Amino acid sequence: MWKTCSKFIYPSNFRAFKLTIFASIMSSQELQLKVKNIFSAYLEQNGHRKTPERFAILAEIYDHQGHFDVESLYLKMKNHNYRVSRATLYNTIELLMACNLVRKHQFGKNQAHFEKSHGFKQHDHLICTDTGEVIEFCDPRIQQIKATMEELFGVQIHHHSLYFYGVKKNNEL
Amino acid sequence: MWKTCSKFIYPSNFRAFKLTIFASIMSSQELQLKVKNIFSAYLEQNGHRKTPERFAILAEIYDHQGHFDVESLYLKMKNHNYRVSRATLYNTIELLMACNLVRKHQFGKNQAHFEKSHGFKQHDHLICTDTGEVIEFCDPRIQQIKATMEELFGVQIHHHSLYFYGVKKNNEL
DNA sequence: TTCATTGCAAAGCGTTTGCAGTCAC
DNA sequence: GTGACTGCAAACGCTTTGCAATGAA
Repeated sequence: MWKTCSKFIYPSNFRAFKLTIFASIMSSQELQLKVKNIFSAYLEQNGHRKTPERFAILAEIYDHQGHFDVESLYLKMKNHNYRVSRATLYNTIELLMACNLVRKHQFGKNQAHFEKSHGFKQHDHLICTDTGEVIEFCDPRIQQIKATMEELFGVQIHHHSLYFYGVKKNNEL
Repeated sequence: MWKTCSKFIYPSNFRAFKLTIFASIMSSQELQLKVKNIFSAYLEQNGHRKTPERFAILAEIYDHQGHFDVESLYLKMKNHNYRVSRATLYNTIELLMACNLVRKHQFGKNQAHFEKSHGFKQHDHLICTDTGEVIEFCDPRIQQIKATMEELFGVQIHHHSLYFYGVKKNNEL
């Protein structure tokens, strides 16, 4: 289910730990089917209609790699000869966020970015401010910080977002 | 210089550490003078003019507690009988961000939020999604994650943003 | 004097809304 | 058949831009 790329890290000020970068290795077809069923069940349970537009948008999103914004999704569907209005895109993305199939990001701009989120572990982002390149990573220590905050402030944290912004030092990246 | 509120934390899965929440105890007057000098030097070094509007905006921002958006700053200045245009506010905030006197946030909405950042340690945010309440905290472990990312990907990280979104469990908050 | 900066209003742009027509149920 | 959903276009709200007037250097 997961392709992992792991590396033992020995920071000077912290005990060694394994950093793992995750990627899904479910087949695209498997994933498409799975999320379709999840969405279908969600719509049913919440009394929403199962329109062809909604499933077409879901399929298009899960066909896409990486982040996207509404405009590019709109154009992509248009190019694939599937006509949907922007209004329906926003509406459907809203539903997809409600059932955790899509996640929203605001990378400091006014345009929202989205990414598919099922079958992909919660991860965070390192953004290169020179090139706009985005690296995804998953550091287990963030869960520890989260646990501490929950204990300390008596809250239940349902999600988080962590972004690092930086520049490449050489051409190592 | 710093008022700190510290607490030893013993999470089950992590060695004990001290969590500290910081607050500045510089007098408002001291701080106003200090940031004015910083801004003044920045403008001079970069060939920008020292207009009264720019200093009035800086003063207004540093007079304000917590986060603000452009519209509320505009209204606040209007109420204080200082006329500035929104265009000048945006322009000046841009300059203030360039010299690290103001920091920008996007709390998942399309409206940018800002906060003064000099004299205040880098901190992160816990946002209550019920009430919109914002708690600031400073967990040292985030610096360790940052250091790891820098090592691992050969980048120099100049800033980060971390938000936790959650709900209160009781009325403990 | 000169040209960066300002205020104002218009334009831009992503997103939301209103509404008549459509189609899932 | 009914009303939730869709497409379209207009409205919205935050931000940026164009431009004539202003004033810092």
